[in-house]
Amino acid sequence: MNGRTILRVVFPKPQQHSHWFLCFSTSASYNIGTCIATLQSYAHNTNLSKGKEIHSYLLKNAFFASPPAITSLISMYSKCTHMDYALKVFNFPTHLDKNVFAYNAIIAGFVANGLSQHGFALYRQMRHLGILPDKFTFPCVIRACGDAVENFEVKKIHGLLFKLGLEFDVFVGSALVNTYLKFAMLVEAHEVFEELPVRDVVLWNSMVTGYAQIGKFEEALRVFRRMGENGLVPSRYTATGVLSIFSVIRDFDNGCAVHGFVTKMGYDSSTVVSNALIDMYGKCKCVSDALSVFDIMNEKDIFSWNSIIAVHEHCGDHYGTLRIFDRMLGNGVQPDLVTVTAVLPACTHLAALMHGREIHGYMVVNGFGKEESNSDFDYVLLNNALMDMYAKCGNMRDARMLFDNTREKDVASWNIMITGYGMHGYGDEALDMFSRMCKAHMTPNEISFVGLLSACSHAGMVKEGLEFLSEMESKYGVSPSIEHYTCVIDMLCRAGQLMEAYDLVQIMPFKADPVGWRSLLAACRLHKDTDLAEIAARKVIELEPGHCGNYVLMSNVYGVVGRYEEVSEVRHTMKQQNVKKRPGCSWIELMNGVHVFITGDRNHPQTDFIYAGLNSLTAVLQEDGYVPSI
DNA sequence: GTAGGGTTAG
Repeated sequence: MNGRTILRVVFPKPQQHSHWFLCFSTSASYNIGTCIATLQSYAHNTNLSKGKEIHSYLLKNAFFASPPAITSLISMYSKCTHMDYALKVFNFPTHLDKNVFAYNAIIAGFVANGLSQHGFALYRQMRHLGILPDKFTFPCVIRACGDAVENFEVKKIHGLLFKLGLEFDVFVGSALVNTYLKFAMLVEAHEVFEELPVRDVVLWNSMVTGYAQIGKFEEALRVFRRMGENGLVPSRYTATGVLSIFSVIRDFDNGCAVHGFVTKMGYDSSTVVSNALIDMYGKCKCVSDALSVFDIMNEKDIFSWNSIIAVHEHCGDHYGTLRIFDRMLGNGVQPDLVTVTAVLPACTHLAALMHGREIHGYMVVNGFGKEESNSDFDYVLLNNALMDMYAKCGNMRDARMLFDNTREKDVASWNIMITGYGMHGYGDEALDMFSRMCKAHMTPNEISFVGLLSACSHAGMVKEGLEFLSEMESKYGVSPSIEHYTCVIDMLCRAGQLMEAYDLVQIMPFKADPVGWRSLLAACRLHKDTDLAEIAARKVIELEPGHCGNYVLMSNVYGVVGRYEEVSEVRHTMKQQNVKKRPGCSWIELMNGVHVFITGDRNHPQTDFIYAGLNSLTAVLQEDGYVPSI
């Protein structure tokens, strides 16, 4: 990288604690120093039950008044994510003289456990009591400001740092850079960075990832290059940071270069680095590269599984998504909310209602997906994925039940219902949903109108559809896009109003897209209008010369009016252009899986039985006077 | 005795 040789850096392994620490016995006697060292080891290994044993040992042996022991206990409980116990120790009535160590430990605990508000409240409390914060307090408190969106507090703290002479501490400086960048206060972040006398890798990383997180990728990469020029060796954190950038900007070549670098450095043994690689390859649509990183990973965590699932879904490999999900369950890995939200769209796309239902059932049995046990954000997302699955699989009843039973809804929830009703021909219900949405003071967006207009199209509600098109900008503030016009063209075509559709194509503010022209072409075939069909066909073939459906539609138009010479002409052009008609394909989901059928395909083990069924259906149709069209 | 940086879904 950068043409320079980078020395291999060997990272120290996490400190190995000797065996006797882990054999702490409540019947033996230990001094306070041993207890603290043991607590640290349990904090490191997040061994809560052993930590609790030391806690009771300290209480029994009257060591509890020792401030260092209290600090270590708070830290141990914090690392084990038990802030309730940590707070109990902190507030224990016998030690009234809370010192800066205890405050630092409890504040750090709250901030690390995502409870920054609590952490910040305790900082205020210590200030109120006149306890002077030190260089250990500030990194946590500054981070808390970032989490709690308190940008004015950062400025105040920054001022205090000068008074206390802590402005040159690199730990504090890193926290300041992080928080300033989070608030996009670029000038302040740069000032801190430039004025620090010692700049370590963590500080540089804070700049790189800080810029990346606010979407300033160019800046982030510029800092990254400068970091190399200053002779710093990127750490695994740096690698993860730049990988996430190449993932967002879909830069495969540089992503691969980082892959080479992390392999050379031995960083690829890190689960987090591998997860970032999987994500990068996935975003660049390289499923096989992502999969090969995933397959050789020694320790896969929930992020690894969720990422590889997302990769398959992102690349449109819905079967792949379900396959990996199955593999995940087979490996005994518990899916989480993210997993389920990623897998449900695969069921939706495959119209695999049974799979979707199974996942829904799994969620209910395992207690996740409950409104009260998730953040509103996660909950709405998951519920929307479920509703979308039911709606697109044609089960509007269950979609509606979910919709009616949830308190939290966003604009997507309403759109899913409008689109779902519209898709299945329930025009009145779609329109009703839309008016309820407006009554609930939810502002419709462009997707709402795509759903609404396609609902009008499928239900033949031409008058209503045209009204929505003309009102959507003036009344709802959503300016019509090409997609909206395409819906209306389709609506007019389906209603047989070919000339109105063609007029709209000519006066609308966009050039019609292939979908619009194809709607017109299909309608011409139905209504035997060869003149308009020729115009539409010429346009659509010009826009999409390789799309077989366009030629087939055109030849069908000629076929319907008996112009067989032109039919063979179109077929000839298809051959010349080397356009091949893809065989028709349909599938149906039954109890044990999805059954796929291709035109003329007799590979299904129950072919004879199926065709017998089809023949009797055809007989019933013919009895009712149905004549198949060409 | 206490402190800083990273990854996933939509």
